[in-house]
Amino acid sequence: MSLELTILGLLSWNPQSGYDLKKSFSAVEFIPWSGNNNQIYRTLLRLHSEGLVDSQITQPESGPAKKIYTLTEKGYTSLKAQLLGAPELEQVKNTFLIQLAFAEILETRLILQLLEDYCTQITERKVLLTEEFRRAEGYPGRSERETLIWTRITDRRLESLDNEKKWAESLMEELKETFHE
Amino acid sequence: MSLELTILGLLSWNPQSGYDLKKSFSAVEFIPWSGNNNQIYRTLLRLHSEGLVDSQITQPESGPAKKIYTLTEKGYTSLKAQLLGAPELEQVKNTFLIQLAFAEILETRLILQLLEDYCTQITERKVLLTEEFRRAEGYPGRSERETLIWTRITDRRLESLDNEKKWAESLMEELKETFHE
DNA sequence: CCACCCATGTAAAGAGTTACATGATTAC
DNA sequence: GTAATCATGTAACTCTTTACATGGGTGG
Repeated sequence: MSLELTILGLLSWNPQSGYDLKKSFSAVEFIPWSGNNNQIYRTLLRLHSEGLVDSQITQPESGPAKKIYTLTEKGYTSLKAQLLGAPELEQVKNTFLIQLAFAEILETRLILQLLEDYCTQITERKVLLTEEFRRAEGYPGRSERETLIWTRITDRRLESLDNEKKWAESLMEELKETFHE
Repeated sequence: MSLELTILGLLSWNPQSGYDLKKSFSAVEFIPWSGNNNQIYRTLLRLHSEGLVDSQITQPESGPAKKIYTLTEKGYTSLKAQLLGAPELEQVKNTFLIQLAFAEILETRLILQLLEDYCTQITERKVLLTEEFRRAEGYPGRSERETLIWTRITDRRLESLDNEKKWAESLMEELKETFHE
């Protein structure tokens, strides 16, 4: 379960509460979970029972009390071990491809419309991502090496979207040329 | 749930049993489910109770009896509606990116090793995929349009893997140049 | 006072996987 | 006869999401 890895990783940057983690989850695009309460709070309780994190309730000057989690020695060791685990290939779930794959019973103009809609989705997503990445750019306290890695990761996400859009567009062209009208 | 769409789609090609569907699931790479018994048989029973499929037990000349499912009129209509549903963007779950993202606590040589391993994984996957796609190439009874779409989909899968590998390799180069030794 | 954000948690349900149970047929 | 494959299904579990419950603080 790499949700655990993500939590340990975020805590290795700085101690924070479940609520903070939740925000981090939804702020980092390539974290593939919604960052819902249930999973985060329950995982934190489990990690605490396993001794990978410590928690301390603090009362900020204003606002409600927070339960701040920190990595323990054991948690740090576990994080390192998980970071060194064998890399897995990405899993892609693209239900649009399935729509396309069985679209033989649709007229060509409808398939073209689907591809068009798909491109629109990609464009909208790119705008959101670009904005998110721009905000994260000036993240303070990162080493040069870490900055390089994060930049390359975010670049790659945008590049993937571009490639997907180009692919859809070229498929549209081919369909139009050969099967339209 | 687009597992339903996949089953309806496969049945629109030809009537088949749960066992056949299971094989189809694992044979088509971009179907993102394992094709486990539980999901397929239970979905078939549900689709039957909803009147989207009919089933008929047949006794082949040799081998055990099969429960062959066919699309009903209602099932065909539902398939068409689902094919026309708004396209969704692909969801990518790449836990390796998360490993990389929090790898700041590792030495550069270890990060390079991870990237190397990732590339190896990609290469292995590409060999498998190429073989799978080669086998599927001569699928009979496909229209020219359908063949085009399937070819483009499979091409795109291989292209994505290539891009991912190129990305990892160029990141390795950058890390080596700037941070190694 | 009401709506919204901060903050921690739980309930219920859906989605997906692995493993199990059963039985017939085929291949060695 | 025994191992593998064909074939249908169930059990148990994990993972993930949406929604709910609770309570304090802040801004209009």
